[in-house]
Amino acid sequence: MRKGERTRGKILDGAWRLATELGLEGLTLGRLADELDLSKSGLFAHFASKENLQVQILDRAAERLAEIVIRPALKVQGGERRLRTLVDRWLEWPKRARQPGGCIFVAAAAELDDRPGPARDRLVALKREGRETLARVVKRAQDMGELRRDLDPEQVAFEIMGILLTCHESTRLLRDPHALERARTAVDRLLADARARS
Amino acid sequence: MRKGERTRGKILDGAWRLATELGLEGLTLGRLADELDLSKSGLFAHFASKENLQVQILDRAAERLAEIVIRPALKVQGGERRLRTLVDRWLEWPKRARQPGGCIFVAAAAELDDRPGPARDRLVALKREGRETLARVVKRAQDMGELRRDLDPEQVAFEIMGILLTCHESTRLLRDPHALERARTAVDRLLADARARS
DNA sequence: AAAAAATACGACCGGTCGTTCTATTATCTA
DNA sequence: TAGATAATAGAACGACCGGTCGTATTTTTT
Repeated sequence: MRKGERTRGKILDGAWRLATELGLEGLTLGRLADELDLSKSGLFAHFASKENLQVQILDRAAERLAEIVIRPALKVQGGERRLRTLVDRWLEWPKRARQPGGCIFVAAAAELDDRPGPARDRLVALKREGRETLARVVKRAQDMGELRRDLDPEQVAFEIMGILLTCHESTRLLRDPHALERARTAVDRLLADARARS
Repeated sequence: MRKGERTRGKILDGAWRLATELGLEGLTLGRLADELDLSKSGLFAHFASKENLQVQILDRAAERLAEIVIRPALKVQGGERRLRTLVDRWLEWPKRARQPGGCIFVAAAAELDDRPGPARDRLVALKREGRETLARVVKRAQDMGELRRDLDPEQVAFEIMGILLTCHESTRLLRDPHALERARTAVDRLLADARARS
């Protein structure tokens, strides 16, 4: 009862880390068990199936994203400042959450976009949530009169996601050391354009 | 000699298509052989290793991208018009090239960013090429006086890649029917901002 | 038409995959 | 502390993995 919860947590953390490197599908139970000094069957007993493990990994990562990125940003007062904080933290989140293989949601998106199933469904739901959060923060800045009223918040969220994605690819695949800088420049430009002329 | 080349081409086409759905790693020789009505060993004989097959798939896809996206755009006169054509074609390229699982370069980027090897190296080279092409077309529009001189072409290329990526994710994962529209809006805004004030 | 070369096949290798079952050990509760 | 329960290990499963090899068949060249 108690011990089980603890090891289950450790398994999820290890699985999450490994899944950022190998993907949700590339992650294998044997390898994970080795890495955690557990038997494959002992590990497996905590999850009904590998598919279920994948879903739980996504949930665990989403919880951490909320802790590290979303909630701290939502504490910031001010419309544009809150948005900036949100995006900044989101840009840094692969590092802050110590995901050695980069953001798991990026990896999972490419992996699952053609594989129907519970894992894909959960990922889609989480991604939608993320975009809605972004859009809501944009809308709030609008309502506070800091951003132009004629903007479509969802369009802005769409474009911000683009910056996050290209930054991730530049960092992880191209190993571009200036990716974060470029991303911030892009955000600057986007916000400058979105700012209400006073 | 002659026949070998033909079947090798058919294998690559099938492998490319399948790899867009399953990933370069998820693609298996057995499944591919079944799909092509070939024996696994007969298929394998055309490639020294699976790794080599992956590299050749990437090359084949890059050739098609050049055919379908790059070269037609480079025929267009005018600075901004050429850039627009390039981006428009790039946005549509997963469909035009009949990649049932979406752009293979997007899938491969997430899959290979943590797997050193020849496939990763080739992918990085091709991605760099793509960005350079984008940047070059931007620079040309600058030199023609159509876009602002103080723009960094590589920064613009970085941001355009972001639009391509978020569009891809919106289409393939979120099944958003308005993704292409949103992407075009984003490009509009980016170009409006980049245009030289006359 | 015969010889040479290229191509494809089928059987098989050692390994690993996710999963199941049973047995044993550790933990928690009364 | 005894008994119930939860947690883990170990062995085994059928399926499939990438890859090898010898052989049969087809294609090309002579």
